[in-house]
Amino acid sequence: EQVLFDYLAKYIELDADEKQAIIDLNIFKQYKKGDILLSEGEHSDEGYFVIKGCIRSYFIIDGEEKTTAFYTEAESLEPHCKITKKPSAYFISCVEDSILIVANSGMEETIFERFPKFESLCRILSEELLVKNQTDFDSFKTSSPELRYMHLMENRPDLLQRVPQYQIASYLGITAQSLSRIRSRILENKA
Amino acid sequence: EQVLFDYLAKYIELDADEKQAIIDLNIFKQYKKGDILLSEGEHSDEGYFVIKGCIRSYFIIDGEEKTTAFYTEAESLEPHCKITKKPSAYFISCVEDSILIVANSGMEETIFERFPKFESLCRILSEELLVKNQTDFDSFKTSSPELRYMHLMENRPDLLQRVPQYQIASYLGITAQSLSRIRSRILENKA
DNA sequence: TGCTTTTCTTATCTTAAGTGAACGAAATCT
DNA sequence: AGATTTCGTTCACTTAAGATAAGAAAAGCA
Repeated sequence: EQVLFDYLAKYIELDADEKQAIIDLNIFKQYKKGDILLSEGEHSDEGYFVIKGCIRSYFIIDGEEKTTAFYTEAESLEPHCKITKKPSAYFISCVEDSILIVANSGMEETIFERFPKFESLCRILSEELLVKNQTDFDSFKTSSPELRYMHLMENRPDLLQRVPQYQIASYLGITAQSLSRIRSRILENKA
Repeated sequence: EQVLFDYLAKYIELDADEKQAIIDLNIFKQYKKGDILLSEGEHSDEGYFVIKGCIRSYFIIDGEEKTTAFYTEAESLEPHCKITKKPSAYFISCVEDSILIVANSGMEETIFERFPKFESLCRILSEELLVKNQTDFDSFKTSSPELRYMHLMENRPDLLQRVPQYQIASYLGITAQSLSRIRSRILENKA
């Protein structure tokens, strides 16, 4: 799909040869809402890039789902177990029907060897992701649950439409009941 | 210093030539406790690697310091403004007298060009840092303040000795008073 | 369409965090 | 050493989040 190349075009220029190499390698896969891509305890060396749809990572702690991240169009998820080679501590599943690119480490190395500039690209992407993640973490730490929710309304309003609220709640580090109260509090204050 | 090469040795092998190139480039700098390395609003393209000591990043929000991260021996800090080229949103200062390596983007590029494997190293380091940061974030989100403090006692007990408690408190996303209560609660329950 | 499951809200009660203030202890300065 | 600033604890009070339970609303399924 074009989504991938549009995304990459922001960082590097690809010639037809390089594009073809990616197309030859990558597998576009379709999943249904609720499909589980990775379970706790599993090993995997697959990474995901979302072409269309939404996936999330979550823990199950004391029998409760704790959602920690959402990934939507043109975002990528490298499971920790792919980097650390240890069993996964969490689950990954589809929030919606989704089309993903699924790539494993072997494919990456092939690409890195043939086109070294991909490694450079990956370093830059990785650094940017790190900055984004740290910024999000900083903001989380320095905000109350209510502010975190308002921040989410401003920055990722689409998520509030696409994702069940109990998943948003744990993403904000609170219970579903608390989020419901926060929402009604905000509505009151508007009126 | 040896700290740097010991650290790098975990990832790649360096020959004498490469080590010399680093020594020629890098500047070991000494700072005093309380010295400010970067202020909010400033531009900077310097990154820091801690040889000895401890530095922290913090925001000032409504006149209050909010510490978001600590960096001790063999940890490195790439300020966001170095990546994004925007003015810094936060401060960086020394918690203790410290010896740091201070490197700017120009030095990195020189090294990357001469020794491509450094770029590969940086990609790997960056990915590992990303995993670590995400893991910490996940743990933060899914824990109560009290659990977060106990987690810190287990994982970075040195910080509790080296760093004032009011800085630890905001690092845990709570007030100094709350942390004080948590500490006395834990002491009670032990007895 | 009617039934079932999932999701969201509301209510009550308990617990803990935020706020503002005061005080003592510790560290720093000269 | 004495003065001063910084840091940690405690207290009283307010506010909001967690827990548990129950019910309404919405979504999915037969």
